[in-house]
Amino acid sequence: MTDSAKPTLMVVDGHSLAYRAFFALPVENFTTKDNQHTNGIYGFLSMLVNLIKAEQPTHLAIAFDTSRHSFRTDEYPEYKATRSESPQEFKGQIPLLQDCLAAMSIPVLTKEGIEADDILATLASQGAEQGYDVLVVSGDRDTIQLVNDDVTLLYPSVQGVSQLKRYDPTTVQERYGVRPEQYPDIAALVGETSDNLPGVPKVGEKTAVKWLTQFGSLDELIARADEIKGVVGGNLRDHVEDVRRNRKLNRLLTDVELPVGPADLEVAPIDAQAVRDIFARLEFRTLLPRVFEAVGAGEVADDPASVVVLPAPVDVAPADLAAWAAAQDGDVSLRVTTQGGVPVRIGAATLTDLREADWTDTAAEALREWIESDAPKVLHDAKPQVKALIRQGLRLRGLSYDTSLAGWLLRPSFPDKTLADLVERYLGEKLPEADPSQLVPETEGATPSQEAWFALRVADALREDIPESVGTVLVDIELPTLLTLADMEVAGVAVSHEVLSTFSGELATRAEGLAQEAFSVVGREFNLGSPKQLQEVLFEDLQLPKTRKTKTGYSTDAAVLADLQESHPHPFLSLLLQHREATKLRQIIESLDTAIGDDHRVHTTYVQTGSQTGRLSSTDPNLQNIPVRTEESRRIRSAFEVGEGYEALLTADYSQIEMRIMAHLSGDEGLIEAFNSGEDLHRFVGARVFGVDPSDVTPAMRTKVKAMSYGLVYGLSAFGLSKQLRIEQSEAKQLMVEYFARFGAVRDYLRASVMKAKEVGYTETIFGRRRPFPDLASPNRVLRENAERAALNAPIQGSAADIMKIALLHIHDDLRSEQLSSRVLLQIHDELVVEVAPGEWDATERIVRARMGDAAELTVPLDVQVGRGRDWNEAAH
DNA sequence: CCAGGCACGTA
DNA sequence: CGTACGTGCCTGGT
Repeated sequence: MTDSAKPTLMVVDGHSLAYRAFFALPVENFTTKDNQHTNGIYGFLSMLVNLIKAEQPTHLAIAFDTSRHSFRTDEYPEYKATRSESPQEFKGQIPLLQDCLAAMSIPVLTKEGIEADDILATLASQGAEQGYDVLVVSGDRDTIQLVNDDVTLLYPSVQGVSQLKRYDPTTVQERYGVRPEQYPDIAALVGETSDNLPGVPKVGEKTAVKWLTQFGSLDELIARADEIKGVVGGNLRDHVEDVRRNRKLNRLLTDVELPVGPADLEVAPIDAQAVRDIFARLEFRTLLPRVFEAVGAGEVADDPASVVVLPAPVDVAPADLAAWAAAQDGDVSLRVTTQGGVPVRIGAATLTDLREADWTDTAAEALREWIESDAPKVLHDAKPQVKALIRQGLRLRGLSYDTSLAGWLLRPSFPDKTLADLVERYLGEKLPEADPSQLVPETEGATPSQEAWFALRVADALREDIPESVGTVLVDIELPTLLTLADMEVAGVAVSHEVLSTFSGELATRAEGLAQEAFSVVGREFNLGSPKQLQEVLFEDLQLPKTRKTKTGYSTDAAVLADLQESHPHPFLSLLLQHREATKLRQIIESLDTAIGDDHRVHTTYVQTGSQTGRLSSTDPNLQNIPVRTEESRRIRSAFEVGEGYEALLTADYSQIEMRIMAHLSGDEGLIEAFNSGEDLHRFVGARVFGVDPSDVTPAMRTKVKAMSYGLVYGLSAFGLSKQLRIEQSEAKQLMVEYFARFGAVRDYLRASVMKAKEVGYTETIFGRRRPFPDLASPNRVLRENAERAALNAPIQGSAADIMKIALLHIHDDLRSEQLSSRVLLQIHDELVVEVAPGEWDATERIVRARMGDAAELTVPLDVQVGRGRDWNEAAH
């Protein structure tokens, strides 16, 4: 307990505690937009703030090591020699942490050749002498020796930095069985592996305590070492010098010459603005109020970020809102709230003025001129709002910014940002939200125009942060794509319930039959869909060998079952696989069927911020994973039909777009020639790799190089390739060697591309879309290698996504500007499905071919395959 | 009622 | 020990 009459001096080992925080906190949550890692800084400061709040020190200092070199390494060069170098991404955080401490007016103490713990020891000893209650905070066990009636040690428990255990003389005695000042004797006998200080073999804490209790002191023990019997006695006598050395090295210095003493360390007022500045740079949001609270400063009120004056919304009629908006010079932010896809209220804002109106019957006409004008409009998550307007017959133009898209482009690993999230991150403010747990909420949510106002300010903040190339991607690609997707989603695609339900019925019958047959083979009934019950049957009832382990048991996936069938053929396995296939198809059909609307069409939602690479994703339902591989599964595609009033479906897909991008980016002459030769790609590559004539490339050779080529794009290893092709690893390795011997520039490009990403911390597509990769610098090998493969793939997959988006929006715009009724319905990454109106086939095909072909200027041509049919399956041929 | 794990569909 | 996604079922927790 601290005596309130006495001042409290708290001295902290900054290095060891920040290092623990560094490993305790996941780096992905603590990385700024310019890829500065902050987990060590955040964890340390968070702990410090809690400590200050709990202990209320009157005097405070943080000590740091200067380098590995110290008087101890002079004495014994092996000291700490086995300790691995601390990672660069930790070291880089120390200066920033010290900047934070400086802003908080907390003295940072270092001394060349002296370790942080010696500084703590010196200050603790001076403090105790001068009448302070001393708190030592350190992660090094040697500091236990400092504990006495005036000095308490706070030591991180195994749980981590958030929990500190308090050691006074009594707790030390309870825990270690000796008095604090004897602890170094124990440590000297036992040794310290982490410091590379070997002790007496076979002697652990228990023996050491026993000896010390028996002999009273280490000197006495050594003097009478002869009295100890057995192997340990011999060990002791053989290692007396080690023990003496250990004891010498683990004694902390209490007489280090320091420029300051305890009295100079009085807690001083913090520099609030400096703290705000550096925390802003490190993107700490929640820590700021905690710091201010802990130091008891009434500073929070001064924080401009927390005193936000919301302009009051002015309620007007839609026509007045439109007139007001049209009269503004710059950006006007817009927010349309909807219910069931129908507008209910509309708000608009500039930085100073807010207007809002209920959506009335005449609203559409009153707003048309402004909404459809080029006047710049800023929205957050515009697509649902644009769709609601489309259904009212209004086509929004002049979309100048979407904060949801911009936030995603800046940090694609944090998708799906709500406006509230962005307001907190980029403005450091809180978006007023109605408490959803209450029927009549006590707190009012933001009104539409207030949300628009926040979005406008977020947009301004994002514009500051976004690199130029990423801003170009937003304006030239993403915003026009958003408007295109809105049209596609509203259009939907016609799906035949009849085709689906016939197929579903067949599958249900088949699945039931397969299940019954499977049960009779096994001898009992069970749930085929339960992995748990399935494992019982496979590995217990049927006594099949255990397969690949998973977190919860053993895998039963298709690849594993196929292997099993080969090694231990059993009729059940084939029945199970067929049953899986039938039920899977049925599930897909059912979910598709329930998604068919009153208009007999299915309206998916494209999530524009749904991937980290720039691809779209599709949900409710996902129309980007409709089966295609087997003949039977393609029956589902035949349910996607041309809609009433239209003539045909047109499908258009890029062939081998990723390999073409690879050829372009790598400049590999062989690969470029492959694409310019007109020869089948895999045949051409196979001929080169196997040194035969293209006409002599066998199907097996073609399969191998095809897998290799595609694998390249994903960062495939020889191991992975051998597994996929079911060949020996040595053969896979040889295949890779031959491949790279012919297409060396590809390997050079991939290597250089990952290297560059490591250097700058992000990858970039041909069009400037970026994806940050903090894990490329991770000390964790698994994380790092995963990041390397993703970084290898990102520019390729991302550039393909960019190209398709550009083609898509050009096609969309051309169809409209040529006043055609044909319309794009679906995008499946490298394929488009277009619904063609009567008489428009030729024009539509011309536009699609031209726009897909010229979406990017690469060193190889972009090849486009077009098909026509009454349904999707037919059109694919 | 929800989250995590598994399996599996697509590019 | 190959990238990027979404969905449905089962399970074991709330």
